[in-house]
Amino acid sequence: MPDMSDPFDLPFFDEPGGEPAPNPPARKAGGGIAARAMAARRGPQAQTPDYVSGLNPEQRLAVETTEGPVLVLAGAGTGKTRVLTTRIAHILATGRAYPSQILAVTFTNKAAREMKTRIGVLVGEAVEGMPWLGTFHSIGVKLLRRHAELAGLRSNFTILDTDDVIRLIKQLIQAEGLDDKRWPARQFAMMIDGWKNKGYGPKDIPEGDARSFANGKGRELYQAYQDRLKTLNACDFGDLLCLPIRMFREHPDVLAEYHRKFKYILVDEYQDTNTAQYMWLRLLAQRPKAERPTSPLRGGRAEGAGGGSLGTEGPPPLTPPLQGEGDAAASENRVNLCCVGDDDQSIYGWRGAEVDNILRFEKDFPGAAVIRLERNYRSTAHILATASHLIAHNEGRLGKTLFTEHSDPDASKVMVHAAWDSEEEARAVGETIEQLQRPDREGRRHNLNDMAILVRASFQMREFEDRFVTLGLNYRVIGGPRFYERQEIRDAMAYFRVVAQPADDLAFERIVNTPKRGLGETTIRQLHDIARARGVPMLTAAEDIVETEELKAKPRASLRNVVENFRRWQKMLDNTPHTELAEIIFEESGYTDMWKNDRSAEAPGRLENLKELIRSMEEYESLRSFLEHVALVMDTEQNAEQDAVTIMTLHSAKGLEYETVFLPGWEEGLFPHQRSLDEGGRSGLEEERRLAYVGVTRAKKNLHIWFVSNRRIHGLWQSTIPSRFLDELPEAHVDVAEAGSSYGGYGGAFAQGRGGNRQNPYGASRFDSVGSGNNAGSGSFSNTYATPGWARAQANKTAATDRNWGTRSGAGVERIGYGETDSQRGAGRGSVKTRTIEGELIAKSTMDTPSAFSVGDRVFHQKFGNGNVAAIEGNKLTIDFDKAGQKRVLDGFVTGV
DNA sequence: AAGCCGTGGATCATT
DNA sequence: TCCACGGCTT
Repeated sequence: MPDMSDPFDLPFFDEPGGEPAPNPPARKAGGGIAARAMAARRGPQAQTPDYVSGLNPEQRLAVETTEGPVLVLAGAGTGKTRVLTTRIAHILATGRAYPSQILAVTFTNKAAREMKTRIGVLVGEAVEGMPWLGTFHSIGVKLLRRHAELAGLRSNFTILDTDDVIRLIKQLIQAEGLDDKRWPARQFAMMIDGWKNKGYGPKDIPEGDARSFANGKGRELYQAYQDRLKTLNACDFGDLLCLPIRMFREHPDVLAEYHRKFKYILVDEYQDTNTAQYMWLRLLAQRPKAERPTSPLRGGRAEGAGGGSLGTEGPPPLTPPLQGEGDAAASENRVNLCCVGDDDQSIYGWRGAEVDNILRFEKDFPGAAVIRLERNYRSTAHILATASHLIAHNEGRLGKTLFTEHSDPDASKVMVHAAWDSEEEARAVGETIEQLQRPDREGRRHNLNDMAILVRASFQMREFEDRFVTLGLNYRVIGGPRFYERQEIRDAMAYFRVVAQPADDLAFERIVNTPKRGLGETTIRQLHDIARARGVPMLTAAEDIVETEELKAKPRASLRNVVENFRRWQKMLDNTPHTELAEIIFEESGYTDMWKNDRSAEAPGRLENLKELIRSMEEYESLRSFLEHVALVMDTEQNAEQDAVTIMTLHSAKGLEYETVFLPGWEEGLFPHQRSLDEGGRSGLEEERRLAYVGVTRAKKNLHIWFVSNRRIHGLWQSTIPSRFLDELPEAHVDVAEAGSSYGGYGGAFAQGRGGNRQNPYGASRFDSVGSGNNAGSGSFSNTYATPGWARAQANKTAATDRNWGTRSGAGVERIGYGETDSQRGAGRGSVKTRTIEGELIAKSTMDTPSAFSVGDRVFHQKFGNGNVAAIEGNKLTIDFDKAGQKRVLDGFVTGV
C-alpha cells in the first residue's frame, strides 16, 4: 500500500494520542474491528470465538499464546499463514491492542498482501487499520520517512533500484581512476548488499573484503558510495534495513517510542531473516528490562567485527542500556514477539539468510514458548514420508515430523523416473501431463493449473518450453524478467522520477538522451561536473548552462527543450491527474514516438507495456505514491487466467502447492548443485537438501521425480549420475517407474519387502536389484535395456562401482545411511537386472565420478580422433590427441580403442 | 547509430 | 554451447 502521501498512521484505528490501549477502542460504531472486540469482551470465556474454532490444538495454542516470546515451527502445509492471521485477529478481537500497535513483518509483498486479505476476511473489515503490516523494507521506508533527518536524509528521499546502484558505482569506480572492467560495478554492488545484509557500514567490513576489491580500496569505495547516496538524498534496499537500525541505536528515545507503540510483533518466515533484519527485530522487540546477557547486538558475536555497527561516520556506540521507561509494569516489558518459520525450508542462505537465527531463538528469547505445527493438511502420507525421510539426513535441525490424519489407500507412491537425456525427460513429462489431462474413468480431468514443474536452475526450463510449444501445451513460466525491470518501464519511471524528484540525478541521466536528442557523453559530462562543483542537481545545472555559451548551438537548444519540458511537467504535477500527466510526458518527450518508429520485434510489446504501466497507475492516488509503490514492489500480479502448467524454479515455489508436481534434474552436480557444494560444503549440501524438501512438499497428491544420465551443461554433454537425494528417499513410499514404452529410457525398481532397515537409523532407502522376489512390475523390465545409452551407462557404472568398492570404501569414506549388506550388493552388482539406480551408490560414497579410464589408455573421440589419456580428474580426462593436441574432455565422450 | 566481433560467464534471485 | 555486453568499426 502506498502511504507516502500519508506518512502517518491512519488516525482511524490508531491508538488515541499514542497512549497505551488498556481498553479496546470504543469508537466506530457498527461492524468492524472495534465492534468485534467489544463482542469478544462481553463474554470472555463464555464461548469459543468462531475464528479459532476451525483450528487444531497446536494452531490454537499458537494463536492464543499471545504474551511473551513464541516460536512457531510450522512445517510445510501445516497452516502457517492461517495461524499468523488468526493470531492477529485474536489480538484485535480481544482488545489486546489496536491495529496500529501490531507490527507484522513479511519478506515479500505477496505474503504481506495475502495476510492483509486474510485478516480482512477474519475481522470482516478492510485492513487499512493495520498500518504496520508489510515487508521489512516497506516498514523500513515508513520509519525513515518519518525520521529521515535522524538518518541523514530528507523525507522525500529516493529509493534506488539495482540498476541505479550499478550505474552509480560504475561512476565512482571510474572517478577513482580504476579500470571498470577489472572491477565490475555489478560485483561491488553485490558485495555492498552482502555487507548491508550483515549490518556492516564501511567501517565495519572485514579487512579481507575491503582488500579484495578495487586494488584494496574496497572500504573507501563503499564509503564514497554512501557519501554519494547522501548527497543524492537517496538510499538503496540495504539501507532500508540498516538506516533504521542505526537510527534506533543513536536515538534511544525514538526507539523507546516504538517500544511503547508496538505491543505485538509478528514475523513470518523467520528462517529467512538475515543478520540486519535480526538486529532490527531485536532492537524493536527488546524491552528495557529484558535480560539479554549475550545479545549479539552488543557485539557479542564472534564474527561480528566491530559489533556489527552501521555508522558511516565513526563506529556507533554499542547499544546503550535502555533506560527511562523504568517504571513500566512488568507485563509491559514482555517481549510479545511471535516468529513463525520452518528451519527445514531455509533456502536463502546464499542471500544472507541466517538459519541460525531460528535455531537460536530459545537462547535469544529466554522462556520462549516453542510450538510445533506438524499436522499437515496438504500432502498424502507417501509424500510426507518421503519429505520427512529426506530431510532427516540433515543435521542441526530443530526437528519436526510431519504427519497427516487422512490416509488415502489409493494414494499413489512417489514416482522416480529415469531418462536418457534431458530432451527425453521433457518429452516424457509432457506425455505424462497429457495423460493426466485426459478424463479418467470417472470423467474427471486434471487441470493444467494443478500441475507444476519445479527445476533447480532456470536453464532447465528451456527444454520443457520447447517441448510444450511443440505439443501445444499451455504453460506459464514464473520468475522471468519482471515487469518493472524492463527497459521501457524503467525509462518511463525515470521520467516520472525527475518530475516528482527534480534532484534525482540518476533518473535524469538515464533519460536525458532517451530518445536520442544529440546529448552525448561530452554534454553529460559537462553537466555532471557543473552539478558537482556547485552542489546542485543536474537538472538545475542544465537550466543554468543553457543560458551560457558553453555548449554548442545544437545540444544547447536540445537541452533547453528538455529543461523546459521538465519544468512544465513539474508545474502540472499537482493539478493534473497523474495518469494523464504520464501520457503527456510520454507524448511530449517523444518517448512513445521512439518506440513507434522502432521496427524491431519487441517495439509493439514495449508500447503495450507502457499502456499497461499507465493502467496500473490508476490504482494510486498520486504520482508520488505510485513511485513509492514501484520502488518497493518489483513484481506484478501474474494473470492466472488460462489453464496452464507452471514452470518455475524450486526457490520461487516456496509457499505454493500443486496436485501434481514434477521435479526433474535430480542429478549430482545439478541437484545438489555443484556450486553449492563447492562454496557451501556441508551446509551447502544441507541447503540443497532443504530445497529438495521444499520441492517434495509442494505436492499434494502426485509427485514425479526425474533424473537423466546425460545433460547438456554449458553446451557440453555431460554424463551424470543420479542425485544422492534419490537414495535418501524411503523405499516404502517410492516406486521406480518402469521404462516408458515410447521413450526407451531405462527403468529400475526398488527391492521391496526386504524388511531390513535395521542397520540404518533412517530406514534403508536402497535402490537395489529387482531379482529378489519383489512384486514391482515383475519381469517387465528385462526388455528395455537395448539402447546404446543403457549399455554405456552400465559399462561406466560397473567400472566405477568396482573401483569404488575396491578402494574408496576400504579407505573409510563415509557412506551415509547405508545398511551394510554385502550379499545384496554382491547380488546386484554386475547383473543386468541391477538398475541404473545402483549408480546411486557411487554418488553416495564419493564426491566425484571416477572415470572408467586410466592414464595411458588409448582412446577415441568423435571430434578429435585418437589419443592417449594423460591425466584423470574425476570424470574429466586430459588427453593428448594425435592431431588435435591436448584437450580436456569428459570421459563420456571417448571410447577405449 | 547500427552492426560486428571478441570476451566472459553461466545457481537460486526479494526488496 | 549460447548469450549478453562492451568496444570497435562503418
